[in-house]
Amino acid sequence: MRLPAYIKSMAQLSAESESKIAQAFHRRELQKGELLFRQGEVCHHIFYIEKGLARVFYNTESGKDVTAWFFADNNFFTAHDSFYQHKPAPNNCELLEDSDVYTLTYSEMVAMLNDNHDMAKFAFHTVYLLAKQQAEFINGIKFQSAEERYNALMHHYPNIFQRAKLRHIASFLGITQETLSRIRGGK
Amino acid sequence: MRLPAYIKSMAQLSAESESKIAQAFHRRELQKGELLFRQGEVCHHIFYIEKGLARVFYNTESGKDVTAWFFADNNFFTAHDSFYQHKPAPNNCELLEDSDVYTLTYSEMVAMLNDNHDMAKFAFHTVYLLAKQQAEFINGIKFQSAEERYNALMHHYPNIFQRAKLRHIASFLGITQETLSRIRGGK
DNA sequence: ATCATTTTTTGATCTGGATCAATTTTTTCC
DNA sequence: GGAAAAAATTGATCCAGATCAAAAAATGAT
Repeated sequence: MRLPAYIKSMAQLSAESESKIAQAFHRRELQKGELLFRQGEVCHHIFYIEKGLARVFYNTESGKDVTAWFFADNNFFTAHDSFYQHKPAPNNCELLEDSDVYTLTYSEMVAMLNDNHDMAKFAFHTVYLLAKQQAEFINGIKFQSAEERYNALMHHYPNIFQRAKLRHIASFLGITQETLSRIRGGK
Repeated sequence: MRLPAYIKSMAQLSAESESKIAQAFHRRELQKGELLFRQGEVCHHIFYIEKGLARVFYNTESGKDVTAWFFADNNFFTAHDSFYQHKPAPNNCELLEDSDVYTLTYSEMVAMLNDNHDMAKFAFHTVYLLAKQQAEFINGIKFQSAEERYNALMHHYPNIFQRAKLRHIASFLGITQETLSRIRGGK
């Protein structure tokens, strides 16, 4: 696997560390519908999705399926708290497309963390990027109307409707699918 | 300064790194009302608030003051994207109480990052904890009623009303102060 | 192609919480 | 301790968006 350019430049990894990290990951070609981790089970891998789309979601008490987050091409992700603390994951993660995914287990990661300073930087940047995106989302969701949320999503992810179901997108935005359908159709 | 126990155990720092990091921070006793960073300006410090309370907030186009986050005793925080990327911060941060704060500049941090593997682990854990809390918040806010959000906040931060203004708490929850007042008073 | 299932759209109704406005309570500070 | 300012409460109205229901469109399987 090749590390994406954005991680290389942000984490400022040495060429050696870069190839060490890149080679540690295991490539898998996975089918649409497969689950990468499950609510209630410990997630043992960190994932890099080279091409494809994953959806993190949970079920509320009332049985509603809510999308917590999408991860598309060239992103690192995991159920962070589960992965690093060996606790049950609060969410499921399913693939919405056939995807090229690379995985690294926790024990492989720890081994590298301990012998390689750059690996810690790499780990830092994977969570850092997530924290940043989440902060933007939180700033965006409060007091914004359904239409404003829709516009914001279309702005920085214009082709999401070609890749995910309307209902998945609606619950990601925290609105009902009927409302999203009406907004998209221009009322 | 003493590093809090939770960071020591999570990041598994050596005793030497621990004291190096702890000693790099500069203690300041700051007054209620002081701004730690400002919207539009680069934030040059990472902060550890030992005792006290800070509020991160922004102003919407319509002039509304919205609380993005609170940081209380024994927490590390900064405007991450601004601090690490030298970009203007999207938010302000003010102290809501007289506080004991420790600061470290970016250049001090980078110097340590480069010569100390453990410092990278430390940086990792500061963002990791934030990402985790943000993820919980995001899972919590979608489709939850004003009252459910209030109950969740009271559950894991029962004394917040003794320390922050009602309107700050309301905008943090994404509801108006009138609604929060009515909920608190039991309708 | 055709039928069945899934997904999306459209319609009608209802409600939680926003908004606007005016008191009341609490805090601040000469 | 009393006036002024700030914060919180209470009341009345209104609307964005939820909910319930059903039709239409898209997707998939045989």
